[in-house]
Order: sequence, then structure tokens, then C-alpha cells
Amino acid sequence: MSDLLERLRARGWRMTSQRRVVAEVLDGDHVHLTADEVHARAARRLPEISRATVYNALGELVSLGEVKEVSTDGRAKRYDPNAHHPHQHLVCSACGTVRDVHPTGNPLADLPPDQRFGFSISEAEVTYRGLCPSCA
Amino acid sequence: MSDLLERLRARGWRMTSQRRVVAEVLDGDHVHLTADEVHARAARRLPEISRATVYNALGELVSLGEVKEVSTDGRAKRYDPNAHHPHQHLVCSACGTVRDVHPTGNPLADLPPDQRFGFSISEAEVTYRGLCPSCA
DNA sequence: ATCCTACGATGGACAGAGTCCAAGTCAAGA
DNA sequence: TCTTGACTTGGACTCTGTCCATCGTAGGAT
Repeated sequence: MSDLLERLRARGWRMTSQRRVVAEVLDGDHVHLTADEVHARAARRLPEISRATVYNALGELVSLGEVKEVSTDGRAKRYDPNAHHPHQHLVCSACGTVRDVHPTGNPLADLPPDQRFGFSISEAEVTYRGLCPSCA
Repeated sequence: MSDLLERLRARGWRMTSQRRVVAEVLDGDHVHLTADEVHARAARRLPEISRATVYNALGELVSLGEVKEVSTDGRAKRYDPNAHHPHQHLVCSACGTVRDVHPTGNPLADLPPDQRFGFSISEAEVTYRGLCPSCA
């Protein structure tokens, strides 16, 4: 699944060294980094990359639908590159670790029309919370 | 359902004028205010109430289980006093409005054991997103 | 009814996450 | 190679929330 760079190039995303490292840092499954973590990892390879650039790149990847923003707690948003494979999240209430999970069932189907209040609903996000083995 | 004050008093919550207005502002169903909104409304009745006090009171109401914290977007947390009636949320992606909804089905039951990764899961939170009638 | 004191309120400083902007730099097409 | 519009930079700024020393007061004791 490491063709994120390919896809971006194919879609005409102007490639700069900064954007490349951000995309490389995010590439892969089960990655749930905060913007600051992305910045830290990118800076290991490109020491002068600025926070603003990381935020810009992340924002664009989200707009392009290549990365999903997940706000699991009230803290920093996390960026999930696994956007093409629908899944939900399991979050440790203590340490904040995030795991991708695949529940059975379709939560969207569980919301009857009379509970939609005229909204045009586009997605259902499920967050499971609990303690991970190390925090329990 | 406006016995929040009663319950708090019964539980020995020290009652001050500040705490009273915060509780009164939050009382009721279908209330999803941010801390700043709570502060603004409280200040209409008690002009000199400080932000810190509002945050303190909200934090305690959450600890007491009388109010639930909801982070629907990456922005400010919202406080939901409807904590005794399990429900999920429907959020407008444009204006941020929140509605309580009651889906059928039980998302907790939808997560098979092999998808729990040793976590002791305590809750499942479902957030439906879409455009509300006014924003569509 | 008054006094005491521990608990609560205050506001200002601080911190974390994220946005904005003017000026400088560079990818990529001509 | 040149040109230019798009990208990057860093610092200032905003928003949300926390912390802390000091002051005030709810509510039990007298």
C-alpha cells in the first residue's frame, strides 16, 4: 500500500521535497500521527521543514481524500492515511493509542429516517473506547 | 428533566452562585454548548463569573457523570447534560450543529473479540456527519 | 445569629494546537 | 535556461484550555 506518492503524482500534485517527506512519513497502514509527530519525523529527514508547511500539506491530503482526520480526544487531531479502506477506531482512554478496527454491521443503516432530521448524512464514525492491555 | 440541581445538592455538591448558574445553563435536553458558550450564558446572569470557574464546574460535572464531554470536531469540546439517556450524535459538517439521535442496534456488539486486541472496551461512540437542512 | 475554615472563585500568566501572512524560493512548463 | 505561479518559511496571532496564588464565602459548629 505504499503508492501514495504515485497517486499524488498521478493527480498532478506539485511535488516538493517537503511534500514528499510528509507523504512518505504518512504512508502505510495503521499510522495515526498527530501533526506534530508528522513534523518531527519529517524534520529528521529535512531539518528545516516548517510546521506551517506540514499543516498545509496535511490539509491538502485531507482535501484530496487521501488522508482522514481523526479527533479521538479533545487533543491534537491525528492523520490516518488508510482512507481508502473503511474502518473505525479503537482508542485507549489512558494513553491515547489508536488501532484500526473493522466492526460488523453498518451504523449508517442503524439510523432510521425519522432520526435523520432532514440531514443528508454522509458518514458514520464509530469510536470504541477502553483501556489497552498495557494501561489496564 | 430539570432536577440536575436537585441531584447535585443531594450528592453534597457545595452550591455556590457560580455553580448554580452553570448547572442551570446546562440543564435540559438537547443542549450541546461549548465551554465558552456556557460562560457567555452564565455571565448574562452573573457578570463577573470567570472562565476558570466555568471550566472547573464543567470538569466536576463530568467527573460526577452528570454531563458528558463530546468532541465532535477538532475545535472546542461540547458539554451534553443528557448523560443519563444513552444516545449518539448527528453533527452538521458545515455549521457544527449537534442533534441527539437514537440509532437502532448496539455498536459494542458489532465488534468481534478478535477485533478487540486485548482492550477492555467500555463504550462505543457513534458520530453521524452530514449537512443539516439549513446548510444543504 | 455569628464565627471559622476549608473549599471555591478569581484573573492573569501560561501552554498546546492550529491559522495567517508577507516575503523569499523553487518546480515544472515554455 | 527562463519565467512564473505555486509553495515554503517563520513569526505573530487566535483559540481552547490549564495552573496558581490570593481572595471570598458556604455551611457546619457554637
